[in-house]
Amino acid sequence: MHDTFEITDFLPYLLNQAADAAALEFQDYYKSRYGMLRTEWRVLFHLGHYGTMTAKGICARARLHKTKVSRAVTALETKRFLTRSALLQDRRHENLTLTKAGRRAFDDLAAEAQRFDAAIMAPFDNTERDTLRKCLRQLAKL
Amino acid sequence: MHDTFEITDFLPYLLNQAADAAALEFQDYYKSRYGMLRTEWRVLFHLGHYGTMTAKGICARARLHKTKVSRAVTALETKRFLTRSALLQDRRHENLTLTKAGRRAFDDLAAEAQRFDAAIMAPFDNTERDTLRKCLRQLAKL
DNA sequence: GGATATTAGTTGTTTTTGTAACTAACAAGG
DNA sequence: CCTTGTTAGTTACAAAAACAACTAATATCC
Repeated sequence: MHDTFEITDFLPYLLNQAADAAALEFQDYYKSRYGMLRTEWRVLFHLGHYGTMTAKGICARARLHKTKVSRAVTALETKRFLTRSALLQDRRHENLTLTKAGRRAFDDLAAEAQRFDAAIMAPFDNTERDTLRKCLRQLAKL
Repeated sequence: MHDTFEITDFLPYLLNQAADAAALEFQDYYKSRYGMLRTEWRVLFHLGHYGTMTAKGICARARLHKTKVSRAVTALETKRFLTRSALLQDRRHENLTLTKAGRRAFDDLAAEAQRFDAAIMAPFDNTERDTLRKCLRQLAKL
């Protein structure tokens, strides 16, 4: 057990290689079609999936730093993909909501994501897929 | 199948979350002890594992861009963790070799990596571990 | 109700990447 | 040899990320 440790099997290394490879390919979609950065796609995807929410909520769910979210929100607003509305009860909070155009972009990218996911999962059987997702979800909680 | 696609199960997203979480924690080791950046640790780890090799070789194996490797090599040289030696046959190539100090750092970090790997793999059984590594290795090839 | 602390979000500054252009060494065809 | 092409690696500049300091709104405690 001690002697069989191969540094090339080091999990953070493997995870990083796999994540880079997967992200690189998918990035072409949102980059070329909508000129989005990764954080923008991430924010769009959270708003599309969970519905209207605040920047703080996105930070918590996406595990992104507030400055990254702030800048992504500004960029998405400039692209007219979302609108802000301050809450009456507490004007520090702003609810972020996708516009029609933002929703269309989300629907398009979500469909593309589904195709892409199916393509990269193709080499694996159902048991492997379940195990893979389960392990990744667990690791993400660290 | 169509209707059950959950965007939060999107593999690039899960991979990225898991990779970030894993990298973040391990990074404390090489950052605080040796002031290394991630690319530097990656280069050190390749030299420690495969022995003397050229920058080009590291690029190929680590799937890193040559500019990143070039800068990491300079940084590791400044820390006196490696030495360069141009090849007589072709002076464009430089063989990179760890110094004693570089080897010590590698040994230390490799041991730490092994402990860390065991810790994050602890929640999984052997079958899951094998599946996880196998899938990640496959995905990294994309 | 007014000083103090918190919270949501932004802006500014420094590091780190990514991209592209460059240098130096070699190879090959004429 | 001497142009043209290729390869290994570096450097310069632009894009993006990380980190810290800031503003504005609200909550709290006396």
